[in-house]
Amino acid sequence: MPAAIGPSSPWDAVPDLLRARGMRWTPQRRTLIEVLAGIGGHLTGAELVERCRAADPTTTPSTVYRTLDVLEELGFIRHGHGADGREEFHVLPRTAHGHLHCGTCGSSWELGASEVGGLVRALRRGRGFHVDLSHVTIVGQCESCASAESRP
Amino acid sequence: MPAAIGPSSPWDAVPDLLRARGMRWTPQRRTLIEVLAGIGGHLTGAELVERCRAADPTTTPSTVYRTLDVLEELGFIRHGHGADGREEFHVLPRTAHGHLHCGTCGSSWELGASEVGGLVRALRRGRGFHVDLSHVTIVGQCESCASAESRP
DNA sequence: GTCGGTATTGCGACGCCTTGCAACAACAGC
DNA sequence: GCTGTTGTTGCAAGGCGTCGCAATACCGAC
Ligand SMILES: [Mn+2]
Ligand SMILES: [Mn+2]
Ligand SMILES: [Zn+2]
Ligand SMILES: [Zn+2]
Repeated sequence: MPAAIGPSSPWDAVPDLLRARGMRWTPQRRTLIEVLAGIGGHLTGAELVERCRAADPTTTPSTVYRTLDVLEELGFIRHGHGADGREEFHVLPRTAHGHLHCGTCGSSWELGASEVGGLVRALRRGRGFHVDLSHVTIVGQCESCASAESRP
Repeated sequence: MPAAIGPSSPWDAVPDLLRARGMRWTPQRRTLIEVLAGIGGHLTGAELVERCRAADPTTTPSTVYRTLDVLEELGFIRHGHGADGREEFHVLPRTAHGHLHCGTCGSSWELGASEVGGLVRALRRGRGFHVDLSHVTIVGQCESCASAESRP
């Protein structure tokens, strides 16, 4: 009788992907991946460290950040920076996107390829520059903050 | 005989601008402004702290960063963030511009309003969002790094 | 010129992230 | 199963900023 097959997840491939590159599958990496698999969306590095520490109190920040680097190289996550420069990680992004961030109220929105496509193509054609869309964060003022300011 | 009139500089207005807002003109602010007046272009916060310390060894980082905030509110400088999230200051920008940064070789270029204008207008019309152009840093790969990678 | 209110400074502590290094432990090979 | 190689970890230290707080000093008023 064959073992039951659980629901498959993209994360299941990580151990073999690592070993195929001569890297190793360690308990610390397993902890981070379990954390990442249990959430979605955007988190800061500090939040990820915190969640790993909840799962395993012996977690060390440097190990988490180094593993995040590895997972980004493998394409499982991407990072950008908030308005203050802090790292924000996007887990398993369906499609590349940047971020729009209101410096006044702190809200943020995803910036689709359709909105930035013109700029991306212009930079590619005009300068040969390849934009890393997921690293793009546009900071400014959102509609409600701008109108609140002009009509005090 | 009237006193000789030296070459006038935009920085000359700072003391009175501060006092008009109920703020104060201090030796520490004078030091930073002399540093800023002596250079141009883009510098990181740490570089500015370093230059202030060279001019006055008693310089404290927190005071420099707080004064940079004040000068940015007055419009004398603007800041963005490098690929690693560190602050970069632009002194007396002639015209608002963003930055293009190659994550591979570290080079960077100015991004003119003409190149980003389409995106800025689209975000304004579509979302009511007001982009802070000088805070924009687009990271990616420059032409020479991209071709070096595709033709190894 | 002195005085007082209050903006500013310097300090210490903290938060986020990176790096060098010695000790450890995956895992390939036998 | 061992064993050796070498990728990883944990630690300590450092760099970049930020913040709260008590002491300082700017500057407007008299
Ligand atoms: Mn910023
Ligand atoms: Mn980055
Ligand atoms: Zn807002
Ligand atoms: Zn390059």
